[in-house]
Amino acid sequence: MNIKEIAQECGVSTATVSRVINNFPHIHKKTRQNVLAVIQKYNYTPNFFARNLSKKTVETVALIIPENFSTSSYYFMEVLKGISAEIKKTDFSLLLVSAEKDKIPKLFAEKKICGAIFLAPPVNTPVLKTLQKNKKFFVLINAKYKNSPRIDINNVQATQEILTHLYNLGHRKIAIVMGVKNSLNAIERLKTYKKFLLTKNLPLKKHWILQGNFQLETTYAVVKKLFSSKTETPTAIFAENDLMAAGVLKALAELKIPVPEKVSVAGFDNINISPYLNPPLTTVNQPFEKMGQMAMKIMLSFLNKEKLNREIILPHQIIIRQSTGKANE
Amino acid sequence: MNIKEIAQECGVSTATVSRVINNFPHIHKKTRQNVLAVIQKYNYTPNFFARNLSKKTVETVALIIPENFSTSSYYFMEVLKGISAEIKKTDFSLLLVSAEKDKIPKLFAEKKICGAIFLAPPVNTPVLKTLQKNKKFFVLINAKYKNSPRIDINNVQATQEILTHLYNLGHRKIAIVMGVKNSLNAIERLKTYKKFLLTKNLPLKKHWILQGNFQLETTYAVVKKLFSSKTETPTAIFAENDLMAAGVLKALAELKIPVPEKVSVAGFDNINISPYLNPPLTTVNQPFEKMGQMAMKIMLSFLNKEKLNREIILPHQIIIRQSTGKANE
DNA sequence: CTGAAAGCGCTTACAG
DNA sequence: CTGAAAGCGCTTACAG
Repeated sequence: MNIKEIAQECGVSTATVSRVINNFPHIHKKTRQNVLAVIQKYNYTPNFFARNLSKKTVETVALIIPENFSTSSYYFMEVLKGISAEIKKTDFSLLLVSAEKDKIPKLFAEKKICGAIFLAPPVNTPVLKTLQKNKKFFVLINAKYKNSPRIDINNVQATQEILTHLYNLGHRKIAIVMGVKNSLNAIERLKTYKKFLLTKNLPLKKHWILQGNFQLETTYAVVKKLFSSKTETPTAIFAENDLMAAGVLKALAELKIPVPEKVSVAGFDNINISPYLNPPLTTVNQPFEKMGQMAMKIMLSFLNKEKLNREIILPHQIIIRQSTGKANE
Repeated sequence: MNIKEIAQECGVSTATVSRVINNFPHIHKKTRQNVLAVIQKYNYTPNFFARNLSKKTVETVALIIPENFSTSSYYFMEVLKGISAEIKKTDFSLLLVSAEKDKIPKLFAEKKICGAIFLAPPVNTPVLKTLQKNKKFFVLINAKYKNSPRIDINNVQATQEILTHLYNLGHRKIAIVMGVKNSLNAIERLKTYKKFLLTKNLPLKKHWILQGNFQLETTYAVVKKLFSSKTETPTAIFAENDLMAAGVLKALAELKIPVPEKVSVAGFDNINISPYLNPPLTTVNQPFEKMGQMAMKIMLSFLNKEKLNREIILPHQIIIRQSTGKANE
């Protein structure tokens, strides 16, 4: 069924059918009702491609996920939930795209998408530069690129707060487990850690900066190695995300090092399993769902040519559970 | 830039440009090179809508996720990883759609998608019937609908095996934690559980069938209630997924009931955190990534009009860790 | 309030 | 090997 056949059946022109479909005013009530009835009868839906070709408007947004996105799935799911909730209210579609060389500019060039939401893209991704040059619209989550629209939390402040929590418990020997090196989050948190130790006049030891890649398994191995070695061990460990903190807990449990009696552990993200780890994890809550929602909102308001806030910083919360306690040294 | 302008610049017709783009044979080498060069020069990409309108072919597949998909995120992520890996090799796009009334038939009618992959749809979803009636193509993951193509594991056998594992350890009082009621997985696992108890002549108690909804939090509450009550308690608990098993472990830990000394706990799925729970979880491994991959493969082979296996049952593995042990009663 | 017709940017059967 | 032209199914400026 196409518009021509519908028009024929109704005894009107295709123009009229089109106008009914697109809710134009000034259509005779009878005509409208008649057309609507026939559309209903044949369960007709306008062809998406024909429509877009003549309208020259696209209503598809791409969600760009890092090439290797298995690391923190809860994070992704919650962001997606927020985006979906928002997109559901509209006629827009969501295209899921894994970040690959040149793919995104191509999607824009083909007119397949009208905007892109980047989920924590690595720093210095060349694609952002290309898009900005071509005046394509994108929103960043947990990232920053010049003055492009972005949704984030105050990463630096959150890191300071969780470190201060450890410090106030008496910890002076604090280690950190890093995420992947090209992640803005990882970089900022490490930087803040170094600055914090400096300010508080605490020892900054190279072997207390552990490389965990945001992964549970990697972290587990690295922590086990540290505590099995002859080097001095920290009394507190700050992991840059909860998944890694779970790896830390696992390693310490196997080494029979009690948490928090001997070593305190703190994470970042507050993912679904964090309250159920043993012991429950002290961490920083990020409003992931809200972040996805706001990203989509910004996207829509831009596409509707409304004014928009270029930068939205959402509130975080320090969640204190049982994995952190008084320092005993 | 459109095809007309490219043609002009090359001094050929649009037909020739189109043929070059679509890799037709029998084009003069010089012509082809020239056209390619101009395309390159202007970074031209054919308009997606115009192309599809005239070709009448769509290369977009929808991944349909249950309305509330926050329950088992690792599962979703891995499936998605498999699908992405496969789709990456092609020119297809992936549209992410949350299952809502009538939305999917509409996408087909609009010609927006040419196929759909359903991720664990609830049993008796009316949409499958509609699609089949309209001869639309879909693949099911972890579900079953008449003789539609599906990817799954042998759910019944896997459940039997994990229960047998508990039985062989001496457990005679086995409880189960159920997932959401309209999930095929949940239903099959419960059925198998009941049958197993019957066969082995074990007590089937109503209050040992716990409703957990595939969620950690719900399960935690339900288990805590059971073990705080005066009723007889089981020596083993089989949770229908790992997330719920984590909830069981959490509840038991708080009640100071040692696992596996007093109560053994087994799960299902083998998600990323399972080896890191306390104690590490005995469970059934599902090859999620492979399932996504196979689903996409079936989809592509169908769209290429190749023959295909209607049903692919992938192997599972029983993973024995420290959360299960000899029964002491 | 409605219609005839041009146009969106491609592809492809037909003709040469 | 290549071109002129019809056609895909819509929308919309123009005219009435």
